[in-house]
This record gives sequence, structure tokens and C-alpha cells, in this order.
Amino acid sequence: MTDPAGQSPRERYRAQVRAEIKQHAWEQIAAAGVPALSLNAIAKQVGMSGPALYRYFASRDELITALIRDAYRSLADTVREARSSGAGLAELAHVVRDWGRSDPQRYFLIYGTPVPGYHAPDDITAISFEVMTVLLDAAGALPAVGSTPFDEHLKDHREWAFDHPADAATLHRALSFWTRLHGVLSLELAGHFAGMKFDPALLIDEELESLRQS
Amino acid sequence: MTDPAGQSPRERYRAQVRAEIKQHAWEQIAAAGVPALSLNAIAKQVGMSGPALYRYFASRDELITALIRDAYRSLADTVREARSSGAGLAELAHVVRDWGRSDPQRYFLIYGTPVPGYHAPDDITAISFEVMTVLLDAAGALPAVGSTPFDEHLKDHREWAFDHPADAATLHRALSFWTRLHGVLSLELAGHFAGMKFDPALLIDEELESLRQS
DNA sequence: TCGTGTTGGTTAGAAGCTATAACTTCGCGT
DNA sequence: ACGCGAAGTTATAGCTTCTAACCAACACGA
Repeated sequence: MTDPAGQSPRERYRAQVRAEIKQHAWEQIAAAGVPALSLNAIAKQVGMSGPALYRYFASRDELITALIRDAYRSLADTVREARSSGAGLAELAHVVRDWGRSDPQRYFLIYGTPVPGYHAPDDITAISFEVMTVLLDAAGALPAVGSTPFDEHLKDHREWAFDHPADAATLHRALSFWTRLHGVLSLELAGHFAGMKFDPALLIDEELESLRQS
Repeated sequence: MTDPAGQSPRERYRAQVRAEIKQHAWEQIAAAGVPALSLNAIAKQVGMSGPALYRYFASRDELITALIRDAYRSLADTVREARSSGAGLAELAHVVRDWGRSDPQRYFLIYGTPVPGYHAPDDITAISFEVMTVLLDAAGALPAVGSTPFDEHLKDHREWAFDHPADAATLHRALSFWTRLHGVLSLELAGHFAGMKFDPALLIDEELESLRQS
């Protein structure tokens, strides 16, 4: 999916089997969620028996971590491509929404219930910064607005933006975009709007419209 | 926890053992999340061996469902009491935030990753309507504002409010309150603000402040 | 007061899971 | 051509949920 020229044929085979394993893992997760993911069942699906799978993933947790990494990677690629195609915050919201609706469990692998002990490896948190960078770029493209108390607060707490040159109001807008979109989208994907027949896309539009001026 | 006068001593004992089981279940969930919840381990903790626990909960899923019900019940009681003590939307937000921070896994039992096949029993969804009713009451107490396109859309999709007499703008504000609060709170509780050192309470304040006028 | 039936508890065991150990077989590179 | 390492196998330990069968003890009506 990334580098086509895998070196030795041994490694090419290995990468292909790993991909196949992850493919079946995604199908199981989409069908019944992460808790129902069974290494045994996956092994049988790919045609090997049980413990052979441990040659490819050292443990169940390592497989899940790989899936989380791929999910982040997919999200980051999606928003970066949309942004480079000229999408603003409003369009980005719907791009992310479509991405989430295409595989809700993948969305929740990133933004769902956390596992108390778990800390994601550094390379994964690095990808989440990629996403935030795109949001900061898009938020910075909006017209400047007046400062609020929270903006002042952010001036003292902008380490998380690293070297991004956004001003405090832009940090605020990127944060609000993130939290408002996630607020609507995660409730939609989790089915909490089930009975209510309104269109979540319209709610998102207005949540972000009011973000433009405030 | 609810009705003190359990009838027969048999039923009193039964209710007390059920409560003790749930107590240990909450501790396990808080420590390692729902997937790590083990009926065997709980049984040993309460001093009985293995399958005896099935006299009190027919299955692991039924125990978890009971925990979900208690979580909803606790949330509904919390917001209703706060509202009856005169809390407005702004105060309600912090009441809910405190409730979530006191036991994040309990929050995620309601608003976290959904299980694909699972549908909550009717009595649980009824409790979620209790919460929504309080939000609608509090949202209706705010000064009236002009109508937006989404308000017009809501006029045709207000079945979920049942017989509550709120106008469309109030439905909209209750929805925005819910989604914005959940957006910030769930990301905070999941640790996605880990590196960033800003105060989520301030972000919530401003998210709801802009809701007052829009 | 004496059956009798429900309830709470036990141990045994089936089926499934993760994961490790020991062993064999295949294929790549020197 | 040969050897070594990678890939796969079976066996097994230890965990899980959950069912079956059995036993004890309490509650209640005759």
C-alpha cells in the first residue's frame, strides 16, 4: 500500500501476508467490534493454523496497534489530500465525516473508548500531529477575528502546535473544529441519533458556520 | 441504591449480592476497561467459585447491560438534580464534565465505542430521554433567538422530542449543547488532549457561550 | 411439625481464546 | 550444493464463558 519495491522476495511475501491478516482483522472488527477479534479465526481464514500467525504479529495487542496506525495513516492522508485540493474547514468536515461513515469501527479505533493502560507509540502520535497541522492550516485561512479569554489562555499553552505559526485565535478555531466535528460525528456513528431523523450533515454545517464568526 | 424496602429477606440478600458483584465489576472496568472484565475474577472476589455468579447474571453481556443501565441512571439523576437546583446549561455542562471525570470508563460505557450488533433495551433508551428532557428544559430557559436553516429542518424532524413543547430553536440548542459538550469531554477523557496543557473547562465555557447568541 | 420445592452453591467439563515450546520443512543466499 | 534461518506444524498450559449435574439449606403450606 505504501512502498512498492519491497526488497527481497521473502520480505515481499511477508508484507503481503501481513496485509492479508490485517484485511481479515478489519472485516472482523467491522462485523463485531474489536473485542470479538480472534487471532485463531483470522489464521484459519488466511489458511494457516493458529500459532503461525504469531510469526507476523507478536501478540493480539501488536496487531491492534498496527490497525490503529493504519487508521491514523488513512485519516491523515485523507485530510491532507483534501486540503491540498483546496478544501477549507467546511469541506474538511464532510470529508472526515465520509471517512468515518465508511468504516465506523475504524473511526472509533482512534476516537473511541480508550484502554486505561494503553499508550500509543510515538510514531502514531506523530501522525495525529499531521492531522492537527492540516486543521491549523485550514483554520488559519479564515479571516481574522477578535480575541476571546480562551484565546488568551491558549497564548500560554501553545506547545502542542510546535512550530506552527498560527496565532491563538487560529489554535482556538482548530480546536473547536475538532471538538465540534467529533461531537456530532461520534454520536452519529455510535447510533445515538438513531430515533431522531434529522440530517447530521446539516447540524455539522451550522456548527462550523457559527465557528466562522465567533 | 433505589428502593430500601426490598420485600423478602431472600430478595434483599439477592439484591445485595448483585450490588456487590457490580461494585467489583466497576472496579475492574475502571482499572483495565470493559474487555478485561472477567466473571471468574469477580466471583472469586465476592467469595464464590465461578459459575455461582450465573445465578445473579445470566451472562457477561447481561452484567454489562446492567452496568450500562446504572450508568445512564446515574447520569440522568445527576443532571436532573442539578437542573432542579437551578442549574442552567453552563452549569449543567460542568456537572456532566465532573460526572465523567469521576469515572471515565462509565462515561464511555454510554458514549464510547458502540458494539456493532448491540441494541440497548427499551428501558435504557427511556433513561436517555430523561436526560434529553432536562437539556430541553434548560435550553428553553435561554432567551429566544432568530431561526436558522437547521431550525427549519428540525421543525420537520422533532419526533424525538415527543411531547416536549420546545420550539425548533430550543431543540437546536439542546442538540448543540449535547454535541459540543460531548466533543470536548470525550476527547478530554480519552486523553487526546494529553500533551496540550490548556484547560478543557475554559474551552467548554466558550463553546457554550457562543451557543447562547447563535 | 413435617414434607416439599425453590434458591444458592458446588464441582466437572465442553469449547474457545492467547500464547509458548518443540519440532519439521521449505527456500533463499552464499 | 549446502547450510541456516524463516515459516509452518502440533502439543500444551492457562485463561475465559457458560452448561450440566448434583447437593444443601432455607421458606412455606399442610
